[in-house]
Amino acid sequence: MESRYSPAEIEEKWQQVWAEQGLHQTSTDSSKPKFYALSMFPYPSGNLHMGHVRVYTIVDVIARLKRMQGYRVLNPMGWDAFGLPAENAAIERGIHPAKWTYSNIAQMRKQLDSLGISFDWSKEVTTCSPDYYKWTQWLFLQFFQSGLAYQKEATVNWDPIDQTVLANEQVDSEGKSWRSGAKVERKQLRQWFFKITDYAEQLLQDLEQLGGWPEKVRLMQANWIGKSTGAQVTFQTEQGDDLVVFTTRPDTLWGATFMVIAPEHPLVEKLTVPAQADAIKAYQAEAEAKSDIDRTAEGKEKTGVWTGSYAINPVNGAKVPIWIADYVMMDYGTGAIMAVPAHDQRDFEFARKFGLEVKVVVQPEGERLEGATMAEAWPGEGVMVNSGPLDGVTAGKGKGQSVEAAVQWLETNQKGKGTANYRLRDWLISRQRYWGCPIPIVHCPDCGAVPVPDDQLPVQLPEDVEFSGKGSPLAKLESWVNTPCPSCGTPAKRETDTMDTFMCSSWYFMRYPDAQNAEAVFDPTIGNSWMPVDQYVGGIEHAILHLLYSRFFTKVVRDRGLLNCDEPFQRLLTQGMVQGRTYKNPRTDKYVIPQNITDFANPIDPETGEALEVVYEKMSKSKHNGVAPGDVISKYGADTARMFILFKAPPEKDLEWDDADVEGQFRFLNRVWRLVTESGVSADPVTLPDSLTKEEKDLRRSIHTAIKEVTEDLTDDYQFNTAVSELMKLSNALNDAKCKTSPVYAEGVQTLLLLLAPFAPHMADELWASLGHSQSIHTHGFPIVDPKALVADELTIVIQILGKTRGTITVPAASTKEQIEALAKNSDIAQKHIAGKEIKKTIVVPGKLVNFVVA
RNA sequence: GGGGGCAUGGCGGAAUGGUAGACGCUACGGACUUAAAAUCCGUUGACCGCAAGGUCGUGAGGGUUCAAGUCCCUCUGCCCCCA
Repeated sequence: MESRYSPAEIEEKWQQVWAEQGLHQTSTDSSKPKFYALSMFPYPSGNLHMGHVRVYTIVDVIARLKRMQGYRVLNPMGWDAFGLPAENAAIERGIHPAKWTYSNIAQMRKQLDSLGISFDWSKEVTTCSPDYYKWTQWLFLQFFQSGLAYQKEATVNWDPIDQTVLANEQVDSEGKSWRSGAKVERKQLRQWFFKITDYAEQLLQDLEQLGGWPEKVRLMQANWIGKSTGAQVTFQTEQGDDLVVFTTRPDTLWGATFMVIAPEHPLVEKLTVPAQADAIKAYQAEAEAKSDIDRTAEGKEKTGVWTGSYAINPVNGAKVPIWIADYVMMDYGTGAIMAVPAHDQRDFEFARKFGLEVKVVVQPEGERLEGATMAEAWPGEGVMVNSGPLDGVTAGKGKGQSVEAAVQWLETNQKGKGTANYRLRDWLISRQRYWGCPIPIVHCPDCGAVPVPDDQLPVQLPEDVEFSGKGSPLAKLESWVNTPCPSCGTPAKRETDTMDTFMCSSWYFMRYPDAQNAEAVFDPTIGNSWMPVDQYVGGIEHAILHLLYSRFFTKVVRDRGLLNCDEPFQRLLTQGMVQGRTYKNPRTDKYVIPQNITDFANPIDPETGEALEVVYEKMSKSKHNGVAPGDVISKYGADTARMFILFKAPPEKDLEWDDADVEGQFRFLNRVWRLVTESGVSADPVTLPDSLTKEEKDLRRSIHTAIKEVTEDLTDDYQFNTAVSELMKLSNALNDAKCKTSPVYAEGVQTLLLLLAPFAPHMADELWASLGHSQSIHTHGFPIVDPKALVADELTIVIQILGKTRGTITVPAASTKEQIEALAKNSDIAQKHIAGKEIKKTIVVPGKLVNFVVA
């Protein structure tokens, strides 16, 4: 055995051994409990970055631990492989998206293997592969058959130069396209939607089941779903149409003095009187050009136009004018509101601007509000007035208060009903792009939208397309678009939209357990034996969309009878960012390349001579603060990189990359290397003598404390940083041990390696083999605490006087409370401080402390 | 504006209401070396003291408690989400 630790020599060797022995293949032994470990699969950009290294390392430690603890573990990996970058590569460099994507995947798989991550590659899924997207299409059709996939006209961001729809995040703050720079237009297009709103209530309710999720993420989802309770009330227009409004404050109905409907509301035309027609048309055009944010931002100057028509307030028969205004959105609620200017600030501003009536229906205590003179709306508490049956009721949403009373009154008098409204909207899944999963629908002039039959799936992406960057390449390929109707055979046209890539990633975790099934999306028996995922790990940026869509998919799949779990992810860990050290000129805000800095203790801008600021920010090229995983691995090895990442910060917090700390971990692993190679310990089973010396007992306590702490840190919630520090403590204790020839020392060395195995898998296996073991350490059981070893003969008791610590005494572990109190009282420390004083009270916490309260 | 979170040495971070600062980094001192690197040993919250020891100390202020980084209230600053 060489005496020097050289990771380059051992890591690749062990990676090969593990692969040859199939150590990471998912066990099919159903007598073992299952554990499904899942990391969010990456987009195959071609380059692994530190953020990836962090997630996969975290999941790998968990997976390796669970295997050692006797679980059958599924730890799969795949690729979220559809998406725009591949199409851009095609446009810019003439490489076909498939070729570009697959070569990136090959490269990244190599990088992952070099980290020693224990993925079962036989479960690999690639969303752009026809074997996979066949089932994405099949699932789409399941949704379609359930009535959950439908088409409707929607306002989209349209890039007139590139002839494509843009996502909101692809439009900059000035309303220009990120690619072409063209001013984005708002356009009505027929688009595919998923009816996620049908599941809004369940998605909200079931958040309560997710005790293993960060509270923060559950809250973000709840806010996103945005349930508000109130009532639906029907107003009748002069023209005789019903105008339904949703309000969270039905109690203020008696104060509604006008109505506002969205400019896109279907009744606008009918309600508009000839004299107002021009003004209404102009206003509609103006509103259409504005973004949602511009329209609804608070504090914006209110705009609107009167239609010239009136409606009747159903509660009191009052005639109220109907306006259109852009602060009312067509796709929230019913696209129409009743305006109660006295008690809603936006309505108030609107009323004041256009001289509309303000009628007070809630009088706050000790004040007398007058509609004509109040300076702002009163949204607060008070007593109902001018409200017919509600007069005198306390205003509020509580039991027996005005909102409840109003709903009751509305329902009794059949003027409306209590209901809930959600902020969540249906999911627009259409994308006018090539590199995505084709929507398996044929549009027939006679039959309408016809699903492609299951036996004709997948609808394959044609390969011979042209990438000009303008319009959808699919729509231009006549030979592909034209196809007979699957139902009646007449000439028809394929749907040319592809699916949002979030579709592909909303079910990949259901595919992994049965990844190679060619006959079905997955075998329900296999699916049910692995789902739900026991531990999911990924970035907080997916806290809302990806996780919500995946939950939605799981519920629909359940309702189709394919799976019997309500929630896909039992526990969720959102890991923090990996940040790099940046050198920034605080005056110019420019980032300086580290190579240009001569003195890192006092960094100076080489151009201006000004002192630079040192801050940690997300790694990026423009900030010159990136660290390439490959560089770290070749310099220190994967084990050091893993140890550093786990130790430097708790998993959910941001991590500051620091080379000095990486060195520190490398030093630690070197110490372990020396400790074990010089220990003289063999693979022979340890037999402990009947009685141990004090040194042996102390060492054994350190060993089993380490087992206890590491196990706890990896079980309750994941605290890899403190787990690593426990490994260091054990290593230090072994180093300092006086009894290096004792069997206890051998137990310690073996335990250290076993505890280290999930963290630094290569080194642990190498050293394990060096002791003489013939089986990989990863096939060995994880150490189990011997509770007897934790018991000390003596305990350290803290002596406090008036709550202030004055020192400690050592007492026999078997001492009773009374004995401890007596020993404490007679101790020099206590005597010194209580001499001549009266002890008013003594608090004894067994095993911990004695506190004397003196006068 | 609403909701949530965070604040501990020079730095990253530890602390079931019970010895604050574990573990590591940095810095300093020492050993080894012709010298350096590596390695090993020691010190490293502030202040007073030769020492024993003492005083202060977890963003600020108040409270509960024998005892508060931890629980409660008010405030300040930073971060995130939704507007």
